[in-house]
Amino acid sequence: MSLIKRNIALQYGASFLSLKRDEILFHEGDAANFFYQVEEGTIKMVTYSLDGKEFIQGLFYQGDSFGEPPLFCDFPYPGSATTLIDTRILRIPKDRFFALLKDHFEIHVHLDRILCERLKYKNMILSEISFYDPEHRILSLLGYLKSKAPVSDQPFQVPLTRQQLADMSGMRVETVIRTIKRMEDTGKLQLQDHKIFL
Amino acid sequence: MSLIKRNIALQYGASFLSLKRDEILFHEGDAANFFYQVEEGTIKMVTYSLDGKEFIQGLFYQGDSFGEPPLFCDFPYPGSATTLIDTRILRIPKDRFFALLKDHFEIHVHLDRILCERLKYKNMILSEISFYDPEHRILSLLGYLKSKAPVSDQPFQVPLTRQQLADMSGMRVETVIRTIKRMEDTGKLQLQDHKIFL
DNA sequence: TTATTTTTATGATTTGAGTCATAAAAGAGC
DNA sequence: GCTCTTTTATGACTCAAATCATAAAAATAA
Repeated sequence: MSLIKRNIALQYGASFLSLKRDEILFHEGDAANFFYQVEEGTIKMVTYSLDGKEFIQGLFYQGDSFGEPPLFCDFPYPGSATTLIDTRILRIPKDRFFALLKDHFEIHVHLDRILCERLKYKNMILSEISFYDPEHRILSLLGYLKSKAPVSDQPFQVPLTRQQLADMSGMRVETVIRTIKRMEDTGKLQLQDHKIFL
Repeated sequence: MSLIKRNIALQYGASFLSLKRDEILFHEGDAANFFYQVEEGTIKMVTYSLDGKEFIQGLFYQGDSFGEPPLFCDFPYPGSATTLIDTRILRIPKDRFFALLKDHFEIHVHLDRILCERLKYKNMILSEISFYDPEHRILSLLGYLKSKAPVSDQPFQVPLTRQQLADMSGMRVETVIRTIKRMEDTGKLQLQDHKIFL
């Protein structure tokens, strides 16, 4: 369920944006003027290294909000947001968003919960990257992705490419490919025409 | 300045804890029942790997709050908190803390700012670990530490051991020691009887 | 003070992920 | 359908940080 419901959002000046696949919503360094929430589609938040490598700081799906930190703090966007598929965004101007928080304590607390979940995810990735080998890292990342997906008795199909898994866990794509192959051999996951299931 | 001032904290049932050096405040896996703020001293939040290696998720000094995520979310402490020196802690019971937030919108927003700053720090460390070499990583970490310290025209003395720098940036202590030596040679920092200045 | 622990230091060696090259398979666009 | 691009795949090689060993220096405790 989303942080801010449609009817409440509209009371506070929400508007909608439709973006095509691979469109950029904002760049690293831009000033933040809106609260954003995914109506439909997928948003990728990334930072780039000096030589152009990509690190995926987060993926945001239907109902997820994103890009809040620069609304609260005195810094510009620390990463760029682009769409992975055609995406519809709900946005609320910054000052109206704060009015909304002031009027709705339960939404404000829900936002805190979202920020704290995100912190927990970061801590998990950081621990993984600094402690463990590629297999452990990938297992933890896939486990996290599965835990976020709706519960199902069907095997969970990982909706990410190996490049994206690499960019989320600080490894190279070749390492991810090789490790996933080995994990299939040892039964830690299943492959069906190159798609990953667990 | 601290998130919650003493007189307001006392209105909401705050109490104080005095801990000696190297005492444990809570363990990974414990349930969270209090909001915590450092009155005086230093708290180290760490996670451990299966084979006992330590990752420092954060250091908290006078006025800093810490350990909030499990108050908002449905999970236990993801790390352990110990004192680095003799430390006095202010704590507020969970339910009273939420009452305080409800009554004080400006404190609630300030807390969001703290959480967002922490997210930004995590994103920085993640980018550094996955993109850059030891020298770049150490420079970024030291720059961050300096930026948090009170402004001064004196050179900033890094208040951490090389082991701690290693545990915050995902490297081994030998790598940090060697890299810092090389950085002194190239003038990127100064050493005075093994203490780091910049 | 002395003893013990922690921190800093340095060399030798290992290792496993990164890099580079190349190609097959799958997917997207026309 | 066919073409072009992206994704997956694999082998050969490199190299920088981890590991291991050992010791000096500094900090802390007794």
